[in-house]
Amino acid sequence: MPLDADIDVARIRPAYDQVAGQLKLLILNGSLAPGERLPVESSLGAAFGVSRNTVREALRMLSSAGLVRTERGVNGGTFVAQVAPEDVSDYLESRLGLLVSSDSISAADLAEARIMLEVPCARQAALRRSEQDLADLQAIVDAERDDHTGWSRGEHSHEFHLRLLSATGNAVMELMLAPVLAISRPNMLQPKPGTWDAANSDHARILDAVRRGDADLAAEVTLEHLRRVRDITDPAYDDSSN
Amino acid sequence: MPLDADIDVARIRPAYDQVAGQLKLLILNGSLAPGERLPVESSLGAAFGVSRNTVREALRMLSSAGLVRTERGVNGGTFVAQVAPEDVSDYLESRLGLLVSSDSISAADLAEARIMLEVPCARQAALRRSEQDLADLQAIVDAERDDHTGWSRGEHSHEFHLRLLSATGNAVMELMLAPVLAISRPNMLQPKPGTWDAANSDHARILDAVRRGDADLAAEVTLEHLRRVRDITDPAYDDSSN
DNA sequence: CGGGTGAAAATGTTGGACGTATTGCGTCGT
DNA sequence: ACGACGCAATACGTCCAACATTTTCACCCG
Repeated sequence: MPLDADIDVARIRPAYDQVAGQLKLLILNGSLAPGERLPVESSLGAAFGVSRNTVREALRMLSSAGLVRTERGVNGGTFVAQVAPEDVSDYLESRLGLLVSSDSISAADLAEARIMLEVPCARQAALRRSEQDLADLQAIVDAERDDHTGWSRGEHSHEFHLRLLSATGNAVMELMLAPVLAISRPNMLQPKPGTWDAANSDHARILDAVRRGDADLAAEVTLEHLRRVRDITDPAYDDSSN
Repeated sequence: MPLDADIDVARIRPAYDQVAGQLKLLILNGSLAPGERLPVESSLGAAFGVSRNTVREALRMLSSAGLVRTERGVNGGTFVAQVAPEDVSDYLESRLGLLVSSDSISAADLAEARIMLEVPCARQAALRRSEQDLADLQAIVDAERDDHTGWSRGEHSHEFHLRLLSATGNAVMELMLAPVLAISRPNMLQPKPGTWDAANSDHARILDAVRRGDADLAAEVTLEHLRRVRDITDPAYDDSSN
């Protein structure tokens, strides 16, 4: 038999894996709407031509992936899960943290990604911010300026960036950038004196640009600010491109 | 019995869930090192006092979470796996898909996020691409140009954007943009004639800018391309800011 | 009319049996 | 001695059939 190594036959997949894959497609495809109830396990088994046990193993995979949720009792069953964006954000934060701490992802990549994500967000925020956004941001900047305890200044800064992000008005960007911000936060705990004042001044300049709706200026000032933050938290960084 | 509603007794959890939870703790705890082999399913069942089927359902959950990997045959078994960024990406893709199909996230937000993510990536790719990146991208563009079957042209396009993303050299951006690209893909299945040729021409222009290391041009051309794509897949969009 | 009660429907769990992939060793032939 | 073939051992993969548990709802009775 000439089955050489260079022809790649599809590796055989266990039935439970294939069942899980097909169900996943149906769910992501929209054929099964969120909240909808799947057929009972026996019917699924009959439909796929496998046993109920195999179906259950597949359902466990989907349930672990958060795609379905099962309930017992009459009127119970397996339902397509309804997910909230916050859940995804929480998951992203914990997993990103793990990947960074295990060096699967470098801190430099994370810092760079923050810049690549947040600068376009600032640009967008300048175009789309509401009056409420402006008021909230101003309140945060003021509180940050007047707070000299030092304890919560990092909190204020984090809040400012989060609020700026939310002013972007894009749920996907919020979902992705929020975890990055959360992870980047603990890196700047013991800064040099004056660091927080400089940051507060930057925040005020960003807010000013956003208030005036000047997208280019907002992006530019944010970029400056983030570079400064990066140089403080990770001084070894030396990429002239950002 | 005074069991009021405000005391929250731990909701009973299925055995498979508890088994999965305990094994997960052992793994994250480090008690089970990556690569280490778990006891055989029968032994696990005996240890936890459950049947082998229940153990298997628990293992499917862990396997779906990317914590373990199973192999068949003698010297097979279940082994502790190492967490890979791809797992997080897969998870993100499925969750994002759900959020979009359940209208928790609008398609417009997704399309906009794609632009906000991919344009900075193109800029970065122009600065950091390797010769290998250029060769691979060129190969994809050529294959796309010469392929008139129509069937796989969407695949080529998807591949181009993925490869451009990987040329960015930032693991975090790859992690986040890849799912967005995957979800955006099936939206353009029945395009007007000439659409693919135009896309191919755009790809060639992007590659050219990246090859010359012109970050601004790469960003600009990519932005044009993505706007065009968005207008095709979602013509109702009317935001002049992007 | 209200409340207890049991049937019904679904998942949860068990035990055992057999299928299948993979490895490794032993035997046989050269 | 050495290699090829094949069989045995092992662990996962799959199926089946039955029973347990949880939850809801309709029915019956006071």
